[in-house]
Amino acid sequence: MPLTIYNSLSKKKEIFEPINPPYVGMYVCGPTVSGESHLGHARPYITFDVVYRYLLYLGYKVRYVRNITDAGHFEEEGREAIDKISTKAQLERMEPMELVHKYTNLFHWAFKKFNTLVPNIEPTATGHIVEQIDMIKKLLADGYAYEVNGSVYFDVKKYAENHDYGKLSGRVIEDLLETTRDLEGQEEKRNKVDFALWKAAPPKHIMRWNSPWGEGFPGWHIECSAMATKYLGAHFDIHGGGMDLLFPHHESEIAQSTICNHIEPAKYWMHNNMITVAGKKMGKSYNNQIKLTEMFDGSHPLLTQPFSPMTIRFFILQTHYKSTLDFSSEALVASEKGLKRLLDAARFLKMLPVHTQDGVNTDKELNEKIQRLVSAFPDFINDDFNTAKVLANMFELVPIINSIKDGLIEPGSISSTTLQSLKEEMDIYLTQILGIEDELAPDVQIEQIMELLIEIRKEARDKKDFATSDKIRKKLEAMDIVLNDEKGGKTTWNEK
RNA sequence: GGUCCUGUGGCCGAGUGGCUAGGCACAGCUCUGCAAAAGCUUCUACAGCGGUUCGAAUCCGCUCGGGACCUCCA
Repeated sequence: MPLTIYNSLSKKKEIFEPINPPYVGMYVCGPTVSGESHLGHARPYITFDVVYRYLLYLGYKVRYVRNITDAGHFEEEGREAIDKISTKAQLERMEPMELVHKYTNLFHWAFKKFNTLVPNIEPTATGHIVEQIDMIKKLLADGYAYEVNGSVYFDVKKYAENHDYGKLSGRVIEDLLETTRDLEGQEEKRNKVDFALWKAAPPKHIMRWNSPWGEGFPGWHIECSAMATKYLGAHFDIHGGGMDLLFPHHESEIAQSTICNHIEPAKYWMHNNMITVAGKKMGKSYNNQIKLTEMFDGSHPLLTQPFSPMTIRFFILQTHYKSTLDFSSEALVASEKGLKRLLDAARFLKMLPVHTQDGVNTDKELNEKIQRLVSAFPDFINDDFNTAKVLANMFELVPIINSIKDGLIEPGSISSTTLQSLKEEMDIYLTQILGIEDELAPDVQIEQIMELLIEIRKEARDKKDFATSDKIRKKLEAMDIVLNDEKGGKTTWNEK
């Protein structure tokens, strides 16, 4: 089965065929760095990280562009945006760049912990004001934009005369034109559907640039069009983002880019669904966000404990990206336990040697089962990145792996080719494609100390000195290190 | 109000016509100095009503519930 992707544009699953193989251009809407990232933000960047990883694995030469939105009307949480012309000393005033820098760093820090690969280009909106202005000029020249009082708007009604505005989001232009919603600044627009390309900055606004229309700042949608065009060309393969960006952001992006470049920007549009809390979208509107820093340290009231980045990554990948995912501390605990079991098995499998010669005891049925499960990995990931099914298959392999570990299955009953492919494919899919790393891999020195402790404890146990052996185990447990006495007298350990 | 999505067992979640999804929790058993881990087994399902079909969680209709977007939002 070839890779198929659900295309939001056609509302169908389509076979993925790059425009210019082996090159693939992928643009994903990145974070707005006016505040800290929350759990909801983890979803798209982890989802598209798997997309990126898989495309790389397939051998495509991928250029992955993810922007940083660092322009707009910004205020730091808990701190008022201060008037640029205030009399305060410069160092006391909030510098936009300072704010943006702080949250960009925090974003990078968090997503490094999530083990997401770094995009090839991470362009900032403020670094591409010139490109945005150029694009707006072009829209004006073509007659699809108009200027009012130093602001420039896109003329949606005119666009809709010969284009399908709404084709991505399913909006009907007539309905949009009749919208009765009252919003600030609407009176300047010819129609309420029109959206800003450039906004004149009021005197208090701290982010401002010179433009042919006076001092101002770019509209929200134009940055993505400008930067995607610059780095991926007029027509590229994949554009991704959260479902909440479908309208108006992506719809408007299509309109702008189509006029400027005379071609629709992206061939495949991919949208991930939301993370919900008690059934409601996590986001600004409900004020129910849990910051990533709170997730990691467990400080949010909804959390019963801290959750590691890998637990969160695993939690997200356990469901299909187009389904909503309901957050709860309980669900995260379940993921944490499941992930541990999976990683324990994967660690053992990695160390398991492959015999060079097959004996006569190979278990045909078992071999076929393993091969069936392993060979299904690509089928599932090819089916619109069904990571949930890939993981489910891995969990079906876990009892088999653990049975080898416990001596319940003779290693010889699995053929060397089956074992080899099991080892390889598990590693490829778990580590390389799903990007799940073993956070608990200990360092060498600790490993050696533990070996010593286990040896001492074994000597005590051999002498039936259980007081000593239990003391060692209990004290270690207090340090979150668990000892497991396994069959055959061997003792292993792991961190809680 | 408009457009669209959705309702699966204690919890989270796969699954688009017929085959045990999976994870966590719970219970029993095996193993064990004890414990933990692990293995095995078992138990809770497809919102309701009607229709299509040999057969539906899966298709259609209605009812009820939840949600998303239409406004900054991943």
